[in-house]
Amino acid sequence: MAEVRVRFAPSPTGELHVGSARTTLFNWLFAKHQRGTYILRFEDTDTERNRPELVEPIMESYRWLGLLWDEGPYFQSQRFELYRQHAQKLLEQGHAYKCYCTPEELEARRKEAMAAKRNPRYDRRCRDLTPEQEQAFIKEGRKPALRIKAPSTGVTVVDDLIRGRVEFDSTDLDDFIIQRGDGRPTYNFAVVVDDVLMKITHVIRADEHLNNTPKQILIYRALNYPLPVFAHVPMVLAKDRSKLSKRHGSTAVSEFQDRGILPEALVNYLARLGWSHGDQEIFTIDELIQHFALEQVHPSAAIFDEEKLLWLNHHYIKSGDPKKIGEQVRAFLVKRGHMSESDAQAVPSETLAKIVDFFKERNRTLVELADSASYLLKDSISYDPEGVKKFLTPDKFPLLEGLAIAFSDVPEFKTATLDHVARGYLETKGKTLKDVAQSCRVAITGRTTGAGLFETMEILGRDKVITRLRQANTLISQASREN
RNA sequence: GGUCCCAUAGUCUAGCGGCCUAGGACGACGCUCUCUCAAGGCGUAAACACGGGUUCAAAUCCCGUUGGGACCGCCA
Repeated sequence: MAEVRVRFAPSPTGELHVGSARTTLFNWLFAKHQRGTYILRFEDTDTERNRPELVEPIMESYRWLGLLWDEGPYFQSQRFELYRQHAQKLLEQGHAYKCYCTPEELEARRKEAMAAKRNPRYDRRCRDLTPEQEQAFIKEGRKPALRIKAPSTGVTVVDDLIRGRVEFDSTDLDDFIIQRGDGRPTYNFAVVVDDVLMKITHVIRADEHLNNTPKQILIYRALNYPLPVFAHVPMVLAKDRSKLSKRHGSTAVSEFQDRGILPEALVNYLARLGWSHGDQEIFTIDELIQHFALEQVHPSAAIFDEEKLLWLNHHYIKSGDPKKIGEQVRAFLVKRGHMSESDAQAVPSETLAKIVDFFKERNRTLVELADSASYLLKDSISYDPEGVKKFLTPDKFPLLEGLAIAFSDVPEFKTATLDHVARGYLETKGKTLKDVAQSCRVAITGRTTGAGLFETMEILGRDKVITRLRQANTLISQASREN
């Protein structure tokens, strides 16, 4: 069997949309599963999009996700000569013809047709021009575009791996343009020429292209090339079932990266969106490669569910290597404004790993982890005003002070010891841990939520704990003076 | 207006004619554990869009209706 070759062909927009990322993932998994080749190609025939700053972020997101390409990236903007040659061939063989209508004229006719609720199709008026008519147009200085001759009878069948057999009535096909007046190819033409030249065996792309497929098949036929296998994957929609766009929140892969999502979580989530393997939810990359099959892709559109993504992210934070995750937290310490670049670099990896291990049960993203880490690492902390108001009340003053004293001479500052000493002290006052735990927590962390109190103390260390317990007392007296 | 695609709980899905009084997961809710918040454990609610066929038998096959979506550019 011939080698499987697939490609993904994004338009350079400056960012990688999660929908594109998923389609790419399906291509990539299919290629890996088949031990084939995955090719990256940028569709930038539109010169507006032919800019490096629009391309690089996309490749960066691919690298982050681990979706590396085996070949490319190719740029259509560098292949215009190839398309011109093929268009010329079609012209010579009578599969295409010159059209002298101007874009303005066409636009006017299209609008008119739409207004009259007629089909906005090209009327083929240039298909059989006499030499005299053509000469007249040339004299006017019109630059001809090239149109393909579409058949007026029969059906075009798309055999789709996900949709099954889809029929299109050929009478609906337009004599669409394959080469613009300035010699640049149009999308549908460049795609086919490239797919042919790059020996693409399976075209796996978004659903929105299904309607383009009969047009492309027309070009394959005119060029006399065999068809690839087509597979149109369903779209990813927003909560309101419309196309997932900016107004729905995060859409770019880089935004998820910035929000502290792990690449393995996003990959796992995207893979499971529209595809399934029995009841399995968690997949390693190797498992995805092993089990992925286009036949198992669910044909209906799927809604992007952030909650489930977060759940998966949490899973990978809990089950991952704390040291590796800790290293990723380091960058967020700076991004979140908790510390300077150099201070963040100075934190030992062991400390970060310990912190990750400590908070992984309750933090779902790297951002949350970084925020948690900040109050353990920094000397000064900020206090949650609600927590202060509720728990740092004057009646707690003697207890916190008493604990500070009790803690100052424990032999070793360890969880079990602290627990024992604290409970012992509270008993002498006729109190329980419950009476003071939350006040203590606000005093030493500034927050009302967090990990185990004594574990937190152990990590903070004697100095910070005692200092903060006493600082809390000044907070209390300030508050009572204000009242 | 035309063409095409899609249709199981709020969401992702299993199901490919009998195993379905429809399974799993996220989310929601409740209980439990507990120094808080989580995590964990246990449990509850929640779906085959509708109408016709085909068949001994339909979530599963066919047709229609409704609803959603995509495309109809000298954009990609």
